[in-house]
Amino acid sequence: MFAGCQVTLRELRTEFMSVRVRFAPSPTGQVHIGNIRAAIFNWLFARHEGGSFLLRIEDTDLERSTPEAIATLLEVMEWLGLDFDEKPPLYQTSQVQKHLAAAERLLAAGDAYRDAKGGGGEAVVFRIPFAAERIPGVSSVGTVDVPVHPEVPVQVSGKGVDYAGISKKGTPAPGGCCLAGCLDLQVLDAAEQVLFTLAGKEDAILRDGAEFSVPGAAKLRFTRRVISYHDEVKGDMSKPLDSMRDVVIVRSDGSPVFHLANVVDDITQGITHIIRGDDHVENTFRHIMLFSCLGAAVPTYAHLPMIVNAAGKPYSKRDGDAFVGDFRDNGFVADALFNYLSLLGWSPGDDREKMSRQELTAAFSLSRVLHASAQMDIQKLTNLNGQYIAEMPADEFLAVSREWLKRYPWAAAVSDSQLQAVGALMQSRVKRFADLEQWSYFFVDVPEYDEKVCAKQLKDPVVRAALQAIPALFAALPDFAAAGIEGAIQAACDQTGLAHGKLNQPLRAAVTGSGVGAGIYETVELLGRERTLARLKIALERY
RNA sequence: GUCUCCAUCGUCUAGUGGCCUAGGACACCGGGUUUUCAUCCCGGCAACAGGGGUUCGACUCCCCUUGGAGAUGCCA
Repeated sequence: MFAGCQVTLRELRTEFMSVRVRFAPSPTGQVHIGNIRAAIFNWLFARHEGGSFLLRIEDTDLERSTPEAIATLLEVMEWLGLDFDEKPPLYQTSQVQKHLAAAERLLAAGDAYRDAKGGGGEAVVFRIPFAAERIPGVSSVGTVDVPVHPEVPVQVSGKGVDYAGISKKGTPAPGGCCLAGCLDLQVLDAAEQVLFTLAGKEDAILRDGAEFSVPGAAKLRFTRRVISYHDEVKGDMSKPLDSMRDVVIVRSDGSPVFHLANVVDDITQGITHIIRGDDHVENTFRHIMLFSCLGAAVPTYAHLPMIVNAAGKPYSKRDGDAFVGDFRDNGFVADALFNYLSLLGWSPGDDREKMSRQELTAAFSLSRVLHASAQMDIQKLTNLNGQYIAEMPADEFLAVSREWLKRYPWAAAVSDSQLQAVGALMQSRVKRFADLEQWSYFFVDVPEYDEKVCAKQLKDPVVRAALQAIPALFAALPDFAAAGIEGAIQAACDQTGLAHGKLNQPLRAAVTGSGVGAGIYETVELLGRERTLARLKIALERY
């Protein structure tokens, strides 16, 4: 009677359990653009689903995980508006006992073993389960033959099967897999004679540590099993077990390895969806097994494509300009960066690009995330940033500007009214707040003169004559306002036979030192009569 | 080497077999508005990596090639 009512575990989960996602950075002092994009997608997904966005600080690298580094991380997240639920965040170092207990449990269940292969003491190694069928997603796909190089003996032990494959040149190429990868292994020679059969020897190998060395083999024959899962962005993914090896989960110094810590913490935090970078896809197969062996439900995975630099390579720690803090320090607006980053590897499906957080949240879906890596385009970001700045209410723009100007000594004494006047003239011209550096000519006594611009604009003798006429004309102005200033400048042109407007750029060069800026009449008004005349004098002497 | 992915203008992307003469955005190049610059408006340049299939029909599906990335750690 319930036919047609079947639901998968995943559907059940999305149906009845609220979504819980996490951002799990290791605090290294600087937050990488690729990392924060992962955080943004997690945040967007959680907010879209009405679920929880958790923060876990993977601070197990004691050398790099300083309090300052953690503070930087928190600060950057706050700046971008990535508010997380369930404070305080989970610090991974506080979970070590839990990680170790999990390793003990795996050991007790026979899903892990100790191995002294490296230096020091014994490490704990997770064994890809022999009875892999108990892991969701594992299936057999048929018998395969793997050629091996006859000069190198095939080694079979509890740690797996080691053999040499055959390279294109015919030389031995190192190969090997976990024991579970080739459950019913047979080792054959060139004449198809069976040299070794794994069946029946499992106990001896696993329990008693028996090891076998089979020389003269030509091929391995076994039933291939693959582990598959559905990735919310990449689709169906699978990997043969015989391409996997057992994985170290506790180092010989007793510290838990990433794979263990990560999975245990995800279980602890009740994570339902793991949304992370592409570079973790391979780990996923192993993590799924860990979840299962630890008796936990496997979460839903979604792997995001990477953000790459102009050379097409993933940003490395050396790409200094890819840190979130650097974007802030260059005058990018948090909302603009957030907006831009959300559009890297994702789009709403229509032509919208400038989107508010509400719009992004409403439109976000993992199924629209792209599969290919994306290259960051600073020019497009800058353009978007300019749009955000242009649309800022004037008082907000002034508040941010005021804050930004603190870094320039020449802006120390700027009054609110001055700032307001300059802001009104300049807001539409600002792409990044770093551009405010060019506002200095409004406030200093003598501007920095652009040699080329000034030399060019102040060369013509007629122009110079007209500029010489300006002081007297300005002096005659009853009030020093844009309209009157314009009239005076035109009068200077008339006196010297210059067409109206031809004096504007030379005057700009002389009083601002620059070739670009807001309207010159308004600029001169702002500068005031005295400063304008003083600069005019200096410029004419200098050029 | 092996494994896992990926591939549309320079860049970000739309495109789920006929709406594609492939759309939008940034950048770039023209033109207009403006006293310069910016804004704004109009226009232009520019892409389905290559080769095979499947199909009446392929950017879309399949295969191969090429190119790229990641993984293959007692890093995370």
